[in-house]
Amino acid sequence: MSRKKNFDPNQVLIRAVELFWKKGYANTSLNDLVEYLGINRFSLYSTYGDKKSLYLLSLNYYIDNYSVPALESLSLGEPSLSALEDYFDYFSKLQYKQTSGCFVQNAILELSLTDEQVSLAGKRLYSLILSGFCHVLKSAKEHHEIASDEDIEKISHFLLVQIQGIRVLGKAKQYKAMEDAVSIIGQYIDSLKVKERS
Amino acid sequence: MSRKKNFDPNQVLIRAVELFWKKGYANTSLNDLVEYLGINRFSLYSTYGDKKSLYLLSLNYYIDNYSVPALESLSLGEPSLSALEDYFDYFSKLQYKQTSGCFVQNAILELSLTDEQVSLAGKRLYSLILSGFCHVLKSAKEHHEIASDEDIEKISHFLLVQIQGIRVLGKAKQYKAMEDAVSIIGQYIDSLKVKERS
DNA sequence: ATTATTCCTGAATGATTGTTTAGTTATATA
DNA sequence: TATATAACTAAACAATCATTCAGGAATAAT
Repeated sequence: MSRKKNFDPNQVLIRAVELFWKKGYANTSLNDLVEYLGINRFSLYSTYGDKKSLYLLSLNYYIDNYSVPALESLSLGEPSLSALEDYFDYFSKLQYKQTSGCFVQNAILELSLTDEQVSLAGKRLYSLILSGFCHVLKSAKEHHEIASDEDIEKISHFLLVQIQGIRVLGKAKQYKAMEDAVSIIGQYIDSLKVKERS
Repeated sequence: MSRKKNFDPNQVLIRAVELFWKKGYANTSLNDLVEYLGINRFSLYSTYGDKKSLYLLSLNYYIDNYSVPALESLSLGEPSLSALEDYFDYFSKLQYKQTSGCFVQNAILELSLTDEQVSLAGKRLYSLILSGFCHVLKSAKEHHEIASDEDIEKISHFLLVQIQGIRVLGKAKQYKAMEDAVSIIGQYIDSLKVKERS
């Protein structure tokens, strides 16, 4: 019936994620986008809407395709506490490669005061992360790896702060501080384990 | 010899801090600045240089006049561990009022990848914070409040991550998560104390 | 009072911003 | 093959961007 697009909207959206992630919203111009995405301005508007729409699409794509997969090992099956330690080790190593930090964190700091949609995306990611943490801790409690009176929600909140702090220091290239922190977080997680009777 | 300025450059700089802190660099236009500072465009340029110069002046003014005073109780005299707990309590409460988060953290996430001066300002603040933490821990060690084999630098790095994480969640209005984290940080600090013999 | 210096005002600069329009090209169906 | 539909291209839009200019006003020293 009609002409086909000469580009894959999904592939181009990934490029938009990369650019907004690296440069932020205000500092990414439409010229930047047109150049980096490799499509025409009009195609951009007709496919994704205006700049803010494309940004929000990118942000949510990031959550679904970058953040969520990293949480999988926490969310599936009946993980033990070591899954948590692995997750933090994974994250601290990730900071060396992902020099742009966390897209969602960048977005919250830049726009959450003025854009409700950004604020909502942030809340969505935090819920997903907390679910992952809670799932591990619940599983650990059921297997008597941690004490039955531990406050799972509270610990998860604490761990969420760790993730956010690590990503900030990663972006600031404070790698030593970051790794020292991860080491102590590991100690903390260990300290949750019930002592075996000898 | 010449005409006097009819504004106080220091007072106006404080206004610039407020605006850049709240809106970020890219999203603050010169029109915004002229309006909010209450001085003419030309006066702005002749007094502070261009937009980026004013931003950097604002950022460093913030460090010296907002961050440093908050660290005083950690840096003076021979503080005990309770000074650390007070500091974190103070910070968690601050998030309800300072809805713009930490100006330096905002700056790092927005500009550290492209602006060396911003990166340096970040490093300067982190050094100041770490000095404060180390000073408290060293004092606590000398008073045998904590064990002599505790790694003071490592603990300070861990605490720096806490501050960064708290400020992110504060800006995201995740107050419950933030306060739960502060509670566990308090437990952690307590756990450093050497047990009294009974 | 005169002069030299600096500041203030308001307009204008050219460049860049996000967005849209008009005209052309390609494709799927009839 | 003809037609309807939608995507393509390139140019243009008004608005806003950061920065600067020219001319008048105020101040301190002579």
